[in-house]
Amino acid sequence: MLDLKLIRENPEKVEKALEAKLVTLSLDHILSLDEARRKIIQEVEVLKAERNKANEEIGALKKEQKDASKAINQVKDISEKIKELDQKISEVQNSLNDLLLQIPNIPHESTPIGDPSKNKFIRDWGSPEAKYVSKNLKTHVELCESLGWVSPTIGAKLTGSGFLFYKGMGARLERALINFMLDLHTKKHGYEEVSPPFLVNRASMTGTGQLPKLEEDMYRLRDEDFFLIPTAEVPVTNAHREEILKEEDLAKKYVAYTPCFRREAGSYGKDTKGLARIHQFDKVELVKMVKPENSYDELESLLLNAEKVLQLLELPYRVLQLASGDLSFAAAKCYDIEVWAPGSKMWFEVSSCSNFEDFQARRMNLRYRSIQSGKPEFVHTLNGSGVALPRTVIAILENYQKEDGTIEIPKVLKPYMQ
RNA sequence: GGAGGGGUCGCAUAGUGGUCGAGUGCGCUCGCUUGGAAAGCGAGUAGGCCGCAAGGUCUCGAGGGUUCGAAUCCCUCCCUCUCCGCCA
Repeated sequence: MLDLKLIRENPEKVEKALEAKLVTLSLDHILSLDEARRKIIQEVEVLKAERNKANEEIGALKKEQKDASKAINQVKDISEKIKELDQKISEVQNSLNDLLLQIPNIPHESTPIGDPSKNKFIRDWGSPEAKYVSKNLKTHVELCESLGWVSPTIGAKLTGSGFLFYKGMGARLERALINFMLDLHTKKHGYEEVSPPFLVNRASMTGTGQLPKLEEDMYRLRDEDFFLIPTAEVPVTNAHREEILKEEDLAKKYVAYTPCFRREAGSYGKDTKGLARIHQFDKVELVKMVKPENSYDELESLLLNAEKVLQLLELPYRVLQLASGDLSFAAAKCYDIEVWAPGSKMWFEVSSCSNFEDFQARRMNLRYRSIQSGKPEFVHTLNGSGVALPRTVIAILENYQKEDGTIEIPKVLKPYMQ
């Protein structure tokens, strides 16, 4: 959620920033609602002050056992009017909130302006050559089939298309990757491991920004207003919703493994084969809550933490900074990490590392008490995959395939596969 | 799922229609005291909104209602505890 004060004071600036995010909307309605709200508040508060004073007098009269009926009658009218105005305020406030919740975050100044073609190359790592074969490289789809590690057919039978059934070494590899990543981030990078619910309520989904705009992308339960998490970002960031953290407890750094559930509505026909785009996948997620002045440094270190996973797996990757038009709803700045798959000859996004600044914190009223000012301030929240599993598996299969069609297990995973 | 008890200022509690945004204890902060500390004494110790400010206003789980007036009465929901049932 954007700061209403910012919108009030710099509407043109905000509109322009949103334009960069390829969102066109007018702030006029918001501004007029805001103005109306403040006007009514001022009006009603005068009346409330009057009423409070009158009530005090009535209380005093009653105590002295005197007749207060005259004063009571007088104050009745005021109360009536207050009720009316209060109702109006809550109507205006609700519309205002609804609108504010639908405005995306504004991009950081370093963000390239434009559509995804303007995404900026930051760096790459590793060699694009497969490690053990130089020709006739197979795609992960072919490899999955010949190896029998993953069965989309069984997944489809059990649930529907886009759900996978991992078998044998495939299932083993999944578990090994999860444990490897959790160990790396907890032991080497200083994150605290957490294990959240995979179902969350509407408030949580609103807090991180999935709702109200992206409801059709989420799986929702029929009998309760719960949603399957699309990412661990939702439960982990919301863990401190409505709290005032101590400054000395920042930065909070959490790592969580969860499955992620995405309807991928609107993406039919894209990457329908294999592991690239599925409705349920495993992911290890990094989440940080930090002081505003540190948040961009924390984003860089978060990115490095995620990159480290691919380096240790010896998988070639590149880092892009997303252009304004490619930024997600809540992000102010975002790096994507894409891993190279030499069989498919494609880059696959395995991590998005974002700084949301105070956008999510505002929505979930997540603050910290500043030692200097003694006042509560909004924290900055960040997250990034560290990393998403299925596409990492794609890269492992394609980079580590051997002539005989088997897969060499990356060194760093071997202890986890025994 | 059934029956009952609760949700008050960091924690523990008091408060059953008017001076209660709210007492007390603990904790914490500052000061006095001390060689230093403990004890003791004194002061302070939520957040939101409106306002240039002075100040005003709102919040006792959430939302609604009754009333001139609600922490206190009524309704709905959420959470929690105990017992019963079911169960990994």
